Amino acid sequence: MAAPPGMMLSDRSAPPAYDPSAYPPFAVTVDVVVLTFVEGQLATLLIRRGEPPFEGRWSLPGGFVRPDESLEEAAGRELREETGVDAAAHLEQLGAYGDPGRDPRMRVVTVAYLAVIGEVGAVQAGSDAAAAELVAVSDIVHRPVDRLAFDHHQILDDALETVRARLEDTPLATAFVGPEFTLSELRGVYESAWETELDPGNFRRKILGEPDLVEATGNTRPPGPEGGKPPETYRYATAPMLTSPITRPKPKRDDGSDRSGR
Amino acid sequence: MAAPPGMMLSDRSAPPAYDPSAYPPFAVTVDVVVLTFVEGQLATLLIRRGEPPFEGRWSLPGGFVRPDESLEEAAGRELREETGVDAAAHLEQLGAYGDPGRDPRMRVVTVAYLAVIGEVGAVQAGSDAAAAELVAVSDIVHRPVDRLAFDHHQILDDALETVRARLEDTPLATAFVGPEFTLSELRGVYESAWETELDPGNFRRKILGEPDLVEATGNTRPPGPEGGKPPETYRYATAPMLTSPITRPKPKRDDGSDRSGR
DNA sequence: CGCGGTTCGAGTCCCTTTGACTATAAGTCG
DNA sequence: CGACTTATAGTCAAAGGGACTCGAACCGCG
Repeated sequence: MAAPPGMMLSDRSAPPAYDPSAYPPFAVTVDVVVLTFVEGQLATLLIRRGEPPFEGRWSLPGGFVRPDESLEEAAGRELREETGVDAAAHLEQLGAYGDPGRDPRMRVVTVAYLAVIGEVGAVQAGSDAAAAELVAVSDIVHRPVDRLAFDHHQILDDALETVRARLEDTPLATAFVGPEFTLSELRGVYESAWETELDPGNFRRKILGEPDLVEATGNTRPPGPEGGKPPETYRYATAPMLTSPITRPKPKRDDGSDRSGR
Repeated sequence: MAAPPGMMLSDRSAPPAYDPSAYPPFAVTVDVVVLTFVEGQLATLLIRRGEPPFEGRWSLPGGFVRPDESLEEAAGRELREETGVDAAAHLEQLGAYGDPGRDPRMRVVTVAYLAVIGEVGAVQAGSDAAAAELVAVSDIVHRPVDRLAFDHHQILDDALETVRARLEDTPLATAFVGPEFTLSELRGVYESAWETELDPGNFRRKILGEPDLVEATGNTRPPGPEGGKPPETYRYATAPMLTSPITRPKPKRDDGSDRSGR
């Protein structure tokens, strides 16, 4: 039942000494899931690997944590180095991934971060020598083959599920769009992340009904090539949380077959 | 702006070599926030530290991750070693804490886990030589002084906030109580975690209205010393999530006013 | 220019959910 | 027994939200 005596590694309160050789060697890295909303779709920043292992596969941007920086600082630095974005509209830790064998070369614990950015232009500029590309999330996730390197596919899936949950009760959606946005754009973030469609009128009522969530700018946007009434624009106000969640509709049961009648 | 050339540590895709001396030395540990519900209160398992740093302060149980085990396995092992509980009713990762200086001795990244257990008896049995004790959460949290060692107070706060959120839309509350429980017990978990009071009738309607959340056992429990109708008991059924959240009431605005009394 | 097509914004209808409350049942203690 | 407790059932009204309609303002096209 109890730990064998003498196994001091299990008790941090009494380590024999603080000699680096006395504890197992771990590398600690950060990986960043960079998400944005471009052309009506969620997109993520991926890097094509140039050498083994997983040569030629997509991977998340990331790198070693430096001795003098915090985990979040490391994530911000990697984001800046890979995308040129100085500060994400939203930067949040997703969790740690440390299964033995997740990197075939050595024991690596990575701390995954979610970075959401609204300004797409900067990304294109910053994707320099690192062979970084913005890839539509829908092109990556729904593929059993051609998975990401390491356990990055799992990390991406977890990031997306976190986003889907955060959209329900936080203003996270506003981080995907620019500082000034239309309600259709905002709705597009929800529809893309949830892979569903939302009623425009009800969505509008819900968003505008949330106190201090958004405020009108007084400006309008010219309509797209499809025509339509010029939409008003809004900006994010101050609410750190929603007072009541925007409920994700149940997955439609008509997915596979529309079996017989409704 | 950019990293100085030659600083290869910032790019995991091209490390010079996999020599342990080539990357910064990190220790990786797991810390476990063990929560249970005893005598109508949330309680957590803490360990009184016997040596510096933070000598004499409470700390979370935890220890080094071994080279051949996953993070979750390490958390389960620590839980087993500290409490004697073979498997928590709920074991979930909270996140990684790795600020430089969080441990004055060396750079330590800890991955925090939340373990919820329902059977209190086993804990008392397992708290052997490690000087582990069950402490009421309310006795710990609301104190600016006498904080936990390291950043464990922050970890505990984060764990509690995670619990408060999980209670809203998952069956987590059932993990705090035994396999057979009354709705009052379950309500007590909510009231204790949320520091609020819930209407018994409405709570009952909500819980029983959730499909596959709980099922009646057909048994009743003798009433407590206060009397009352003998309650029926229930057990957790199968629902992994609630279909609609149990909304946490807004914090009453009457706080602070009665600070003179009791 | 007129017309069908589009999106946007406002509003209606109605069912469901839920907070507040009342009533009854079945125990306790003194 | 009577006052008190908790448990369970039920009622009522307000709020929330899904489905829907309608007019406004823009597009492209003939």
